Amino acid sequence: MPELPEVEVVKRSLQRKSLNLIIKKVKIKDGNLRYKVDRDKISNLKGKRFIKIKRRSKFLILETDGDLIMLVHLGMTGKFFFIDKRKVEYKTSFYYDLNYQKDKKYNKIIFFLQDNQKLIYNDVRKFGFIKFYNSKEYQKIPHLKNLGPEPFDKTFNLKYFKNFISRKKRNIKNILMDQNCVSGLGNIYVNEILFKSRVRPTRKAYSLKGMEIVKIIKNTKIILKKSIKYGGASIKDFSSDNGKRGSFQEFLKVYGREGEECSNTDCIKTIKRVIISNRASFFCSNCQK
DNA sequence: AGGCATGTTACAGG
DNA sequence: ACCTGTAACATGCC
Repeated sequence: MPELPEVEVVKRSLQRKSLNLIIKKVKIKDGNLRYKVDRDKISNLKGKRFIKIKRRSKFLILETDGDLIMLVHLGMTGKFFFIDKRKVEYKTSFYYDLNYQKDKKYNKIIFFLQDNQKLIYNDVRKFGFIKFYNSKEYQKIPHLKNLGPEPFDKTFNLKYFKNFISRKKRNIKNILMDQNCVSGLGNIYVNEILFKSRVRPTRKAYSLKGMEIVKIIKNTKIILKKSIKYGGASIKDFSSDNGKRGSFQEFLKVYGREGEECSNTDCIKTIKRVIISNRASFFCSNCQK
């Protein structure tokens, strides 16, 4: 569920809460995630601390002060809880209706930290994963190797995009969802980007005009930035460690709005929903060409 | 009961 | 070998 903005907010939350704390012990309650959690490697965290926490695409990269790097993907329902010494629970996630007591049974990995603090990885659907690498292996992690540029990067520009879509018969929604084209976008944001850019999700990529591509690139940056600013989307009953609530879902113009009136002032059409590549796609047939 | 879900990837077919 | 589309993964909610 988490796309780039949500993962970015989780990253910042982890940076504020879990950085530089000694890991006393790690308990695997259920290691059967997307990939089986490596018990030997995770136990090597003992005595170490996370000294640097980065994000690449939708991946979290936690570097320790040993030769050990933890790679985390949240999948659809992965989330972290942080419990401080006063037992205050911090939810670093975006799943709607998040409730720590209710979600406790999906706690998968517990990192016991210094001063009786805890960092907990929780995942209902188990599509997320946690893997470990040393610095040598890190250079060639398959998950990261073929990723396209970060949306905010200067290299994600018209020239790059034109080159990527040349000879490609796929539709634009598919292209934007492709992590090898641009990394970090998922179904919600792609729907929103295409609406704001007035381009139909079904448009063949090769048919796009330069102006349309420019709009798509610009709106990608705008929408993702705004979402990060508002703490990510789909957060109900959520507060990050500074008490701020994520609220970008209030700004969604098409996602999940089938049958509602188009939000463009001069338009009276309703939002349509179609399935593209097994994913729900929302658009206005009047505004998006 | 059946359909749906913010992600990734293995695989089949062209 | 490359490109593309589909299905599967696990689980809860509506």
